[in-house]
Amino acid sequence: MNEQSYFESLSDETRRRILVLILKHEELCVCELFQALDVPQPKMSRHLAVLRDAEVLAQRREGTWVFYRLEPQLPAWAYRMLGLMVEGVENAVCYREDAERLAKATNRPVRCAA
Amino acid sequence: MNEQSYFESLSDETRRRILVLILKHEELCVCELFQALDVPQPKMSRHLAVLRDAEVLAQRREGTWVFYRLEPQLPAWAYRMLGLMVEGVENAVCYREDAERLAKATNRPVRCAA
DNA sequence: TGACTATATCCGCCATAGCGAATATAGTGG
DNA sequence: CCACTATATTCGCTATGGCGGATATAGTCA
Repeated sequence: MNEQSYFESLSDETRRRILVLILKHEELCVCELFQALDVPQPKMSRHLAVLRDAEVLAQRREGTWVFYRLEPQLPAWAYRMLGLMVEGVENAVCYREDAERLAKATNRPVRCAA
Repeated sequence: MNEQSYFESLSDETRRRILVLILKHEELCVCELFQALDVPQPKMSRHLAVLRDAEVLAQRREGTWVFYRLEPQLPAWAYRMLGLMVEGVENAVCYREDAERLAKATNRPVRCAA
């Protein structure tokens, strides 16, 4: 992860919304994310690609689903910065709506209990 | 300060370099900053304007000099984020060179002891 | 193989950011 | 007023980012 691409990642609101959800839910698949943010699926994939190329997110395939989570190698300062970002946006309306839409999303992959 | 303009501010390396110097020195004037970063003066003024408009920096005039410091109203989470940024870049070469050039800058305004 | 689901990429377009160069403005002191 | 220093703004240009729409790819199951 390089510094420039990291900060560029955070400069887009859609990407910040993605990160906030992933920080709360550990791991989410594309179909959950684009329903939660209420954006077209190709747009979601493009933003996820930016975050993946910046090595902020890592992906894992499971059947037809692709799950995104935080890149485990993310430097500590960068990780803590994401926590502050959550703090900074937690009372913004649009982020709450994302959480509500995520709860109502359909066709979500089944997760094992463990 | 709104969230979007804050993150946009941080997405440019020149502006991050400015912020790192100001975090270390409390307050710097334009002529110190453009010498430290080794960039043309108009370029410096433009980036400072971006940071001022985003309400990340505040300015204070003293004679012909204009001093820039962190905006005192900056939210706590945003301020702490800048601290993490410093941590993230502290072993990058270009930031060290900025500090060295600042030390050698000429025509620096005289500061009163208090 | 073919249908189906989930995800990724390509294309053309538009808006905006950042740049260098030139110029304008503000403040100070003669 | 004029000269001088310090800072800010304007202009024209180019590069890049993000978008919608269409399409491509990957995986599963019959």
